[in-house]
Amino acid sequence: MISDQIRHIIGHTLQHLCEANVLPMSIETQLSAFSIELTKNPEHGDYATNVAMVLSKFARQSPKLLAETIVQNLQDPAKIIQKIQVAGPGFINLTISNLALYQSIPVILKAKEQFGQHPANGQSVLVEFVSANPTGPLHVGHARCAFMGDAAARLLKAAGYQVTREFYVNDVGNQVKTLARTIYARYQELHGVTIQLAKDAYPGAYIIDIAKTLQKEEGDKWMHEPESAWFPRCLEIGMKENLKNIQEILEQAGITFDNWYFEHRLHDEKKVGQIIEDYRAKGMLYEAEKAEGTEDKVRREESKSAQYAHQQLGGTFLKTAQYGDEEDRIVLKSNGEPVYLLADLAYHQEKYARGFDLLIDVLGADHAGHVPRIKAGMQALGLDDAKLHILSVQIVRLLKDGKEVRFSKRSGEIYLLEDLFSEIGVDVARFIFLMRSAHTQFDFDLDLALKQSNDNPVFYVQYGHARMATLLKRAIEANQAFVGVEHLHEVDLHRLCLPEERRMLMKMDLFPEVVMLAAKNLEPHRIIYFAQELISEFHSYFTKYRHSERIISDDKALTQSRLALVAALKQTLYNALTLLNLSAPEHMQPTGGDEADEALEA
RNA sequence: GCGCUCUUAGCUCAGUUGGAUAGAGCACCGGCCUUCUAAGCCGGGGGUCACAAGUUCGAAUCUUGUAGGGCGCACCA
Repeated sequence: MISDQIRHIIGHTLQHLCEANVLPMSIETQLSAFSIELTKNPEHGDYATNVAMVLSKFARQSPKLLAETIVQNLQDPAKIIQKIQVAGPGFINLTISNLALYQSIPVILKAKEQFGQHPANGQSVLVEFVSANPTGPLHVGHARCAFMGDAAARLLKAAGYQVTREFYVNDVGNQVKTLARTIYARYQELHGVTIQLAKDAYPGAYIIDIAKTLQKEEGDKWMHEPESAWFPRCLEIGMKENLKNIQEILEQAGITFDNWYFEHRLHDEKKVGQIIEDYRAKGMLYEAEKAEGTEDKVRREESKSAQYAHQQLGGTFLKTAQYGDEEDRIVLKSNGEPVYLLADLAYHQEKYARGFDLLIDVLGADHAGHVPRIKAGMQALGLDDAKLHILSVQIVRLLKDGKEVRFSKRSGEIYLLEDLFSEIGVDVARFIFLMRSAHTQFDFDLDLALKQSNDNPVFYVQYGHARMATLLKRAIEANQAFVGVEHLHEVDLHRLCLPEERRMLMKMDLFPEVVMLAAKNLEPHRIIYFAQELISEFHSYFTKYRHSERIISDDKALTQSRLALVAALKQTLYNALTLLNLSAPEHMQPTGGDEADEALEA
């Protein structure tokens, strides 16, 4: 990459200056502190570095003077840099030689879909995401975490990690008990019994479908049995049907998992009992009425802790407050029953035990409050909580007809993920959720999404890809087919000298770095912005020169060099789109505005 | 009340980890198709980067405080 080469040149120059005692030796420790970036203003050359400003303190020289010193002693034997000058408060502006510029084309065309993929780094990572309760179908509230987790997994893989994707199934506890009982109530209803759904039952119609399946498979077998008999069967079928449904929708969206980890395993395999022993051995537990040191804690009267105070009967507490949690947490009720948190701690202990170098939980912001206690729980085990990274995804507010739609299971007013996909398409949905960073909370205006589904930013990028595909086809028709990477040495890339061509070459070259940055920060939107910027430059270039400097012209050598550029651009764009699991079509139907509207109405 | 998080153009959001004149899409106005896809391009208006101090060569970015929005604060999961 060009910016790496520049960094090396600057580094060698600094080293040279240190050895010549022009600069103090300590400067070597600061080599990675400066930035090299593409300039925004063409008057500033191709690249700019702030090295002189960052290091001026250490060099005990003014930024300008240091910059001059670096420029005059530049160590560039390979002649990468064509022009270099000091500007502004101490920037060093660089114009690079064409020689360096054209390297990226063969690199990209040889690497093909590997361009942007980094070599294996020997590190493994577990990405846990979605992990929706298996008590009902996925709704739009799950969409962002699903896409974000999938994208995070893909980015990390591209960055060189060995990635395992996991869905944690909460198949233990009150929610699944409620599920089983609701199914049974609906089952009775199918057999003519007039029922009154329990207050906490799930009202959704999908439960009726599950009951019908049970009826179809086993008739009235369970009608006159006690709860102890039908309960396991209702739980089993509810779990199976809901998970099947969840899995189907996710697969429709191109999201798959390597593991489905069931919470009941933690209980069956005594992991929950074991973690209690571990904590006890470390002296992290105590028996009490309530958490120590919480007496003077001020809480609002209407807070839930006040509401549920009568259910708080004391038990065994874990000293999480020692590790930054706001108070100690109960892990065993007074009757010895484990609370949810304990299973979750055992689950995370289990993740550590599996030996991953990095653990990522993709959580909705409504669960962010659990992070401190999980981290504290891991530290209490002596585990390194820095390995555990929580990607907190902000809640999406769904708007329809200008009003907020609540989509909880309880309201019965569910807007299902599968409905979203059938209305706007998976690509559009994925793009909308991934184009914003995870920490921005945003309103998803359904009407706007529907209206814009034919005029969506995802099409802008895809159209660019299709346009380049067409160009390569047109070249074949014109008997000037691109010779391809095997014969690239026959192509005179030096014919690419329009400023826009230089710019695109430099931009493409940045892709691997963008991927790394996106992976490191778990920010898929960086890829989207990169793709948009790259294709924007191409659309602009294409239109500007459509009458003067055509890509396919009578000048066969020039045509080949431009086709090489187009092929490399297309490959880069393809890699960017597929990295996020977006489709990169070879062809898109051209439609005018009116025709598009008609097509929508039809 | 406490914790986390956010506040950038009319709207939705970027801003390369502290850099040069703060950007894009949508919306609005005006232009560009006899020739490689007009799902495109070019131009225009639109900003106290919530507010106030501080840190320094330099702040939308870091620190503190204030205001406002979101989420959370049960032995539910």
